[in-house]
Amino acid sequence: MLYSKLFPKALRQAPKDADSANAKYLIQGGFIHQEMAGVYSWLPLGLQVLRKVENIIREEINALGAQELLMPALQPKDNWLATDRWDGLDILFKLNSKIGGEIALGATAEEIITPLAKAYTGSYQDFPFALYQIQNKYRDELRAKAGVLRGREFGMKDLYSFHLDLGCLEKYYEKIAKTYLNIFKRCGLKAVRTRATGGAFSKFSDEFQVITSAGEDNIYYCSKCKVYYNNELVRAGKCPECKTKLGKPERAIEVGNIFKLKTKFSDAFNFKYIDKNGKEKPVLMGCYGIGTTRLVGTIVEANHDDHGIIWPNEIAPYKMHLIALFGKDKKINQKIKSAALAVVASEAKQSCEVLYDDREDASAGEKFAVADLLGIPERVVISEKTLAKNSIEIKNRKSGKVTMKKL
RNA sequence: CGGGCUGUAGCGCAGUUGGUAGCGCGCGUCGUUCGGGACGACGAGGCCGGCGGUUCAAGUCCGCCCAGCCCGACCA
Repeated sequence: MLYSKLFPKALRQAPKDADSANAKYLIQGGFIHQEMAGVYSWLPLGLQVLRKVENIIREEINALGAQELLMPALQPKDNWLATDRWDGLDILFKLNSKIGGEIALGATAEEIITPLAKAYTGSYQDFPFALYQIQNKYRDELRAKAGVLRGREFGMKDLYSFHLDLGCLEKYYEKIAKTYLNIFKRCGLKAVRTRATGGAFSKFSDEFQVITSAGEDNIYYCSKCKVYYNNELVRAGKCPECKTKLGKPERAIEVGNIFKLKTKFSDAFNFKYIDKNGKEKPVLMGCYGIGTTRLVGTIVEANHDDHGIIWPNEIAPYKMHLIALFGKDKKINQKIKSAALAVVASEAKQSCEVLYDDREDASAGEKFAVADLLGIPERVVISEKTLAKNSIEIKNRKSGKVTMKKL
């Protein structure tokens, strides 16, 4: 990709309203553009990052045998009435249709997937199975905040599993928990499994929290149980299970949450299977979410410095940020240009994605500042200086380490 | 949803006792620069968030509304 053609260019100044690191750098770098409170466009650079996150999730979830589908954001009111969430879920967006009636804008997808799964299954032989999608969700939050960390329209991977018995559900639940930790690790994050309230479904649910000062949740570690607990469970500074006195809380961002729904939704939609003996039994469900857009924001919160973003390798929009520094000697400039194009070509052969800052009118300082802001892991400079040594200069964004490499 | 703050050029901001709008960056042209956001000259760019009111006259005063940000509450 030629930087001269990239839409849009990085902003020189960060927007004033952006005070969280993710909003500041993602907007300034031209990754996202705010349209209204909690609603963002994902610009080409940002979409590259988002797609990488999504694809890591796809790889990991597909490996568990779940199948991807795509459900609508427009959802029938009746389904939400069936679960008492039409009036019960305060953040639900409700739309009026010109042909009459009301429609829910999907805040989540249990109301679609449960009747959908029911429509195509019946025998115990169909189970267990799992379906997921990566789709935008809509929640009418009273207060969107912190850039992409809490939006009203946001990306989410939502996975639903269907089981014959509790043991099978619990086994799958643990498999997902393990996979989640792996997903976050690949995203360059250290996430910790954290016990949280289970809502109406079970005693606990599990959250995946990334400890960072930008977090809006407080979590506590119980050194006796070796478990993190969400603030909402902790009463009077004591571990909710073993009652050990807990230390200071840590700020964390919730990037995933998994629930054993059990029969909460299958009951609402009368979703049953026929067992070996021809008897009807309720299907047990689990649901498992990862906020994809929030994950991108969290990665920025956890990986930046005063100059900009430091993308983890697997997430970076490009692997290499190539900078050509031109001087006034036209012959040398020509050499620099062809050397740069040769690097782009040879990297392409190894399917290494390069962002090439080919601008001839931008100063060295400007190009360096943009490179730091965009946070691509490897910065490569070709200039008169490096060509004199028949080399290129490679600087690691994270470590700052500079090395020379022969052309 | 309660409390606070803010809306003026693409971005960041100034605008005095009311007199019809300015700066920096960015953008365009030309020239000089060329390893950490270079410099000069000229130039383009405005529904001063919206509606209503007061006034000879409103970016400025008054009222209502809308939007954005922050704190809190909320977050199956």
